[in-house]
Amino acid sequence: MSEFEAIKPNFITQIIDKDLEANQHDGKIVTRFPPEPNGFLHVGHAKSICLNFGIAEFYAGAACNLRFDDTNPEKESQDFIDAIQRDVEWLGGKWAGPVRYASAYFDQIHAFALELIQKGKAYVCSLTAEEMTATRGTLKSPGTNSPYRERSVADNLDLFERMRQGEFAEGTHVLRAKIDMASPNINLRDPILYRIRHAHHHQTGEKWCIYPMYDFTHPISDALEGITHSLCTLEFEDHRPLYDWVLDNITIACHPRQIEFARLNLNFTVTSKRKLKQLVDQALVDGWDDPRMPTLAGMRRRGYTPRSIRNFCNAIGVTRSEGVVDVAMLEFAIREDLNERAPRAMGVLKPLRVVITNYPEGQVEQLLAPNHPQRPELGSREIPFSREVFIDVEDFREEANKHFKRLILGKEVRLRNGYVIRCDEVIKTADGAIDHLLCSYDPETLGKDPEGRKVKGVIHWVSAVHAIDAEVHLYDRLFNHESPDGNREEDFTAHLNPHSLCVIADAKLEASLASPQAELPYQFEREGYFFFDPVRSAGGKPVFNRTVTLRDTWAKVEGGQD
RNA sequence: UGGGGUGUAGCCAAGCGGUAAGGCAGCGGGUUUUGAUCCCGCCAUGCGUUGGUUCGAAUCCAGCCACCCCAGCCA
Repeated sequence: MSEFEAIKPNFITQIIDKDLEANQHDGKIVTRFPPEPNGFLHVGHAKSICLNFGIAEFYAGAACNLRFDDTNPEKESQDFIDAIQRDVEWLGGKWAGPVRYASAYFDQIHAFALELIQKGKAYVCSLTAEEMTATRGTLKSPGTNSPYRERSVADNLDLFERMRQGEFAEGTHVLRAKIDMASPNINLRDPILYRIRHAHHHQTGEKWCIYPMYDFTHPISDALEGITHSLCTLEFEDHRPLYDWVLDNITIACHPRQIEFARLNLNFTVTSKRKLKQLVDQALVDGWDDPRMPTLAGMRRRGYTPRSIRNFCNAIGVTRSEGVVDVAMLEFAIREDLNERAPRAMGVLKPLRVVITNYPEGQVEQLLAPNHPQRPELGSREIPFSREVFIDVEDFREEANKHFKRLILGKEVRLRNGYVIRCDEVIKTADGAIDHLLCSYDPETLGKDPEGRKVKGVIHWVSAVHAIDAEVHLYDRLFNHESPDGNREEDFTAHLNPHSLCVIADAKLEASLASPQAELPYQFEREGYFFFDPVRSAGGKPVFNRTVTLRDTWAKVEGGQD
């Protein structure tokens, strides 16, 4: 069964449709998702994954490769490779054949470098990094030729071989393409193809001490894999002439077409691997998979479903115009999915004890509660009702106007899936704080409305003796600024939301949640969607992460009145 | 007088010369034992701007404006 929903047509699928019509690739379409294993994948990558793997699933006979673009060993690691692979799989990406590595092509890439040298199209340059910057020119003025530009083929071959043998220190020599130092496109001013790095590589070990640059590696890797459409983000647009130059100047049959699309920007969010890494490294969050992080691992732990993320990606579309997507769209996607699939349960976050004075002491009744109001096929469960229950502090007021549809002193409210109760008395502590409530219930109201009066309020509750203790983590947006990294003058961490995590240590949940099914999202009625966190729950009380609140129009109304 | 891009509602986005889809958000109403869900309605005489071509322009042409990307031995 296909994991991906039919991809919404976009300018790239239009190009593919045309190519297919013109029989450009024998009816075969091959894309690839090429992450560098130097961090975790985030929502921005989800857009690319949905695009590339979505195309592979949508077109008959199409395929998508997963390839690690691992040409910078010092910043990469096997841990990241494992995490990325897990996340792609979780999102539903099914790659064709084995996992690929650009590093597996190092021999061939090296051979192509030799070919360029032999053709006089690449040379070893021995300028220092500073000199190279100085001779590159500026955005508005041309660069100047390197004094090493006219080295003989024999010298270049010799020098490049000695680079490979490890004879030189890092930074002393590089291999450069000989293109045009006066090109208005800076990427064409004799770009570096290979640099020396005496570093251990997570895949190739000590085999190499020269590593190819992205601009040289990528087109070759694509071509070797028979990629037809190489999709990347807009910032690589200026690199396309170089991508084409490489393939036009080496002996290789395949020439994939690079197409650029706009990357995802989300408000109140940071989607830059570098910045996410900073949050992790400075311990401003609890690792790459902190539920507040926009990483796929964090979102998974928070309770986001793969399907909701895919729906979100489909909703935002794929274009060349860069905008900022409202995070409300992401929240809509997860609510939409969870509303449909999450079993309902009751959990009281801020418990207030209620004694039902006319209910017999010691008596327990099992009330039947449907697991989903719109889906009877999900069944029902028994929830115990007894003389003492907990309701939420927020659901009681000594006095309130008619807009407050909850429990008020002297008034009635329905306990969800149970009886109607009336608050008769408020018992307070010596310092005036509410300690508990004395209420009475109407035994005639189970499953039916009371006679002669209307009770419009419904609140959730749990039986005091049967409730289980749990820890609940309420998450709010990580940043309290719409565009946390929008100002170059200030550090984005200045906009971190100090209340992004609120730990509730003493929540009371209905007994059925004592052994929650891992991976199963729940809706705590009237509160939101919650996801059991096995990592944090280990050994102690169960911990539930709030994925997202329910849509709350009351909060808006009430907030507006203050 | 560097090069490359992008401008359709608060946000995302269809539109491909024939008279502005859809979604999110918002607003109004209905159903409801979740202030949820669901349902109904409203929300661009207007497509960055100014001209031009045309019977007809968001779509074609020209100028202008705004914003984004590029000077890593990162990807």
